[in-house]
Amino acid sequence: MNESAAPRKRRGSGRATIHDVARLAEVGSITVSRYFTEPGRVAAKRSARIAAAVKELGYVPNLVAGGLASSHGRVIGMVIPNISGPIFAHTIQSFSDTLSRHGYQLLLASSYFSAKQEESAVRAFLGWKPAALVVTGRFHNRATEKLLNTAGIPVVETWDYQPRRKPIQVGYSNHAVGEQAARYLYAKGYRRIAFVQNSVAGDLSAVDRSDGYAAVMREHGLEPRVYVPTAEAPFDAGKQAIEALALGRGKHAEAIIFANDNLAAGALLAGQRAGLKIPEQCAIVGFGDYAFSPLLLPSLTTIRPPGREIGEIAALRILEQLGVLPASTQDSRLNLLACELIERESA
Amino acid sequence: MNESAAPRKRRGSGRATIHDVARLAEVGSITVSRYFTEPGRVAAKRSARIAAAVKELGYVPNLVAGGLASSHGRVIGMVIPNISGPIFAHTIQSFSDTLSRHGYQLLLASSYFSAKQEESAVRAFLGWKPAALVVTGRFHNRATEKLLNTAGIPVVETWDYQPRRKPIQVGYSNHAVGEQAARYLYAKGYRRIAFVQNSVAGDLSAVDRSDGYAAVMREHGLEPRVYVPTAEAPFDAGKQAIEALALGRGKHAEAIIFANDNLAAGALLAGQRAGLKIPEQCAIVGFGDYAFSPLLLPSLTTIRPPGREIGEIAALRILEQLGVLPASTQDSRLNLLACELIERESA
DNA sequence: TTGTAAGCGTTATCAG
DNA sequence: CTGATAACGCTTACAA
Repeated sequence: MNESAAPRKRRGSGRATIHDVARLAEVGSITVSRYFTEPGRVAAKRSARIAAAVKELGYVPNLVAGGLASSHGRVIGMVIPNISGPIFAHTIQSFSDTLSRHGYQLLLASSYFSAKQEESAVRAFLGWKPAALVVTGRFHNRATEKLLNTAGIPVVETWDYQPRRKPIQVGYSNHAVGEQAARYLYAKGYRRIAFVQNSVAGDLSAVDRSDGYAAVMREHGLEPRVYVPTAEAPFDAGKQAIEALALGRGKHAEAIIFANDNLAAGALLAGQRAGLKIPEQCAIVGFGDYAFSPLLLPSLTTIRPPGREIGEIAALRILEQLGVLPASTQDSRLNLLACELIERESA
Repeated sequence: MNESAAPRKRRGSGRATIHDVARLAEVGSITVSRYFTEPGRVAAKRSARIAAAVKELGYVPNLVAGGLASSHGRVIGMVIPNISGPIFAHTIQSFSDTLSRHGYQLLLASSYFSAKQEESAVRAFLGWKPAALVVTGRFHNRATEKLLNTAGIPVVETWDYQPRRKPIQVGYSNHAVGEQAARYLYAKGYRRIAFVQNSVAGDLSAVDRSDGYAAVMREHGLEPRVYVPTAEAPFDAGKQAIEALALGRGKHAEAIIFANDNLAAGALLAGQRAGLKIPEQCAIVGFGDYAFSPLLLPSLTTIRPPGREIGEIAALRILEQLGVLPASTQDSRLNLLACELIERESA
């Protein structure tokens, strides 16, 4: 008998529910539900009573229950290779911001460029009945493809763009980026141009870029030269590459395109320390336009991917698919963005 | 009559449920549930049948329904000021990784150093019945405090540490960081030491750092000098600061501590361009150890916050609180980490 | 070890 | 404009 008046419940969180609010406001619980989802359809008098009750009880709608009942949750899952990577962060940020502006929440996981980890992330997300899913790149394993295809929700592939694929894609052509860098150097008069791959296996987008570079080289009757460093750490890998390509006798690349700015920065610093004049003796082009790239001496010529735009446009396309926003006039499956070549001192 | 055999359902996602699996495997649905949550308690024979049925139907457990039934979801919300900021990304990454290793998912939102946005993010998260919540810093508005206090779930404050606060804290003392920088410069013989604030209002942690700096100055009978730039963009603000403090006649700070590495980098580049010798004429200390800091010329002496550790330890403390991991022996409310002063060329 | 019954807190449906 | 009722898909409590 020393129990408090309220009967101890065996289940439940103990927090106020929609029914508690309804009771206090003396309305039906469904009216409270409408108060939150379609405020316009509730009479002003009742709205006021409900508002008061909500405030008094500190009621917060249980979105888990709501999601179950309506079978459409308001979370959107995103799988990104590397959250702390310098380029994906902006995509996450703009994606999350655009979504939350429309009442959706971001569920995030990273794959570290591993198809297996990507699969398990997608599988875990699917259990949350997300309204949509975003993945990075167009390379997935069979199981992931199947999960994505049968999910029955909008799926967007970001950071890559390939004609003739079914899913919505928001990104740019890595092949075109490779071409862009090679053409730029060719136009400047360089002929012995090399390409340095990422030492992180699994970064298949970098392979596309080197293919683009190789295509331009062959187009001009030149021999492509792709170097793949073995060092794990990017700065070290860059150093290793420039030593192999431009330092020492017989090594005389006139210009080098790097798979990313980390590699380029490592090469740039190692090259200078070894007395190599950049860009006079060897020009350097990176990819990514990281925060440090304009600060290097010489500052780094690089190609800037549209990270922020990708996140925002992906979110907009999803919201259109969900009917939250009116469909745009253009074919929303095609979202080919351009990368900007930032001309600085290193090339 | 041309309808397919399966009756069209009015609600539901149409995907296989636990009951479909149970029917196919000829077991009770609760056994399927146990197959996923406590595999050890299901006999091998039935396990095999269930596994086959799961595979055939492509069944993925509905975590929304599970969360509702068990009243404890497996998502954990995190509010961070700036996802794309150079220092928080590592925290997010290590936090997310540690959680997902234990079957929890990360729900992410950003506050942009705005207490109001933080409040709305917390409110939105609460509706998802998260297992725990992580916020950044110890400064929240009243409403957020109340939401956090009455949530009835573990709450962790990261990136700051203040004795005598109730919530679990994982971070470092910004005051101590300010002291650390000032003592370092004092020990090197500098006396006219200034501090440059962040121009982003709302970054209250930087205020703690300047307080720490001021305390050390007064301790040595020196006058603290805190400069607050007005320029919005960090590089510009840094430039503005060094012009005000070290360039031109009568301006002769011997050393400057900056609220972050962005400001310091802006100052460093502007100073050099103006012919200022660093560190001979003016030493510079930053905060954050961003990716570019070791690449600058001169490389930037700075203080490195333990971003990765914060994320991982926060996750571990949460998992302990949830009973997923055994409680650590130490008082888990106290997680004071140290920041490392990275001595480079600029000071 | 397995199963039955009863919720979890919300919204779709349909009737006023 | 408002409300009663029955799902949504799972897990807890309890019984066998």
